[in-house]
Amino acid sequence: MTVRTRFAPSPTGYLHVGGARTALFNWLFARKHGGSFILRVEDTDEARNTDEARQAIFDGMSWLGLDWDEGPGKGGNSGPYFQSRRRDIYDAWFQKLADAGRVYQDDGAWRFRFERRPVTMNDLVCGEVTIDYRDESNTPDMVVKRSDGSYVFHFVNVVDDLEMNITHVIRGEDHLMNTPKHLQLIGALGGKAPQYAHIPLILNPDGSKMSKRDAGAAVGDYPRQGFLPAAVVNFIALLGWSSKTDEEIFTMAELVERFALENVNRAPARFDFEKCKWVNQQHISKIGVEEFVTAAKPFVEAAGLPVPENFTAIMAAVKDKVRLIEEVPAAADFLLGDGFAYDPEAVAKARGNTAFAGALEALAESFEKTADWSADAAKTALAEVAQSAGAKPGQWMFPLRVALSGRAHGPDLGEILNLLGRERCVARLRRFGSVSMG
RNA sequence: GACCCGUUCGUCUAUCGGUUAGGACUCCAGAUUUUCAUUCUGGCAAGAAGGGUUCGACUCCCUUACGGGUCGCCA
Repeated sequence: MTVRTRFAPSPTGYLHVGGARTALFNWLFARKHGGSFILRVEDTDEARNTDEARQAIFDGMSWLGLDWDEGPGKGGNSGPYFQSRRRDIYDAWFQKLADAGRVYQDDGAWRFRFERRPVTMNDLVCGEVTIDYRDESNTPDMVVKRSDGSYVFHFVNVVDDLEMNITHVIRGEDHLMNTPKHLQLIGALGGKAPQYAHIPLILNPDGSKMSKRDAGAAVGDYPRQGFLPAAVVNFIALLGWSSKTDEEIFTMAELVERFALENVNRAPARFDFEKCKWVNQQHISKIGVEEFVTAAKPFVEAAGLPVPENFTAIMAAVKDKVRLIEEVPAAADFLLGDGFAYDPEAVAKARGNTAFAGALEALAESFEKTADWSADAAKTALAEVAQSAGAKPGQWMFPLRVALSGRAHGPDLGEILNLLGRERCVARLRRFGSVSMG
């Protein structure tokens, strides 16, 4: 039996991390077992569906790298993959229910008559769970077809899973109590039930249910902040799943290799944005400079900063300094061009070194006289000027950094010297004496 | 309210009856770097509570508390 999983979002809002993780687990499970991953759009609620939402789902999944084998834009033998276009299929299956005498009309809608008995499911994550359907007050017969003739979620969802030969349904725990209903429907329809795995929900840092507007909820926000897709995938995989080892940083391929439903937790996990950023930093440090340049360039251009000849070298210098790629412009602006701001605090601290502040012109001249410009040559020049001023070279490193970059933090001073070049270093030393702070 | 699931450092987690309860994020300290950061080392910090079962319980059972979910002609 070939594994077939699916992600079945309804296009009523942007793709959120909870949905993305559900998609991810289905994708990982399918890839791990050499099966197929299907994308099915559950757009039966016409009033709430929007084109933007549908596009957001496609974009979000594509960005995360969760490619589907069957579905919109991809085709397949079980289409169409939009429920809004499967009307005939549902009519046919509904007739089976009617023929079996399992539905009855109520206020114009059709209700499915449950068998009044305990229903047991064997969930791959939750284990054996039994719901007693003899308690009618807790499990009233459910509407499967509305009075306007349209079908409700439970019915189309079950029919599609049957029609599409889905073998494993991995979905949020909010569906756990729906599963006995689906099992009863499948029984009445004469179908073979897929295996179910209900994964815990993702909560906000304060433990409340994560919903729209909450920080980190929208997958569409991640690209804009400069997250790497693989990092986001890595982080959300860690929410409710563990490799059972001390390792935490995984590539997509490594996740596929290690993923197992047995290692999915039962308790809901809280979303920790700080750790998410840390995971991103780990992935940034692992990618090559070229990949980093490709990812960072749009952010630099959007910030209106120049892209000089030594752009790649500059990016290499700041690559391991940022957690999010959106931080690149602020981290590299002084290397990319001359229009950067000076940090008042750093400037004040640097000028506090009066020996250095008084030797700016001497330093500039010394730099100009250096035969071949290099970080080492510049440092030698710095040391000479410092010693002649009666200061220790080491004490001038920090103020020189501030004079050249305008801030206290940044790449290695040697790299700064090299990337800036003699001209700029000299100009910035002379400018530093009179630069206004802020 | 009824029903279902859950509960280990602040957060994500390991542990599947015998461990000084381990790792990671965050935070703090030290070391290294003639510079900031990185890095490295170390530190703070946990079994919800009460009963059982057992030679022995974080681990199994029960109760309570707390958290989440579900009870729609939403999905």
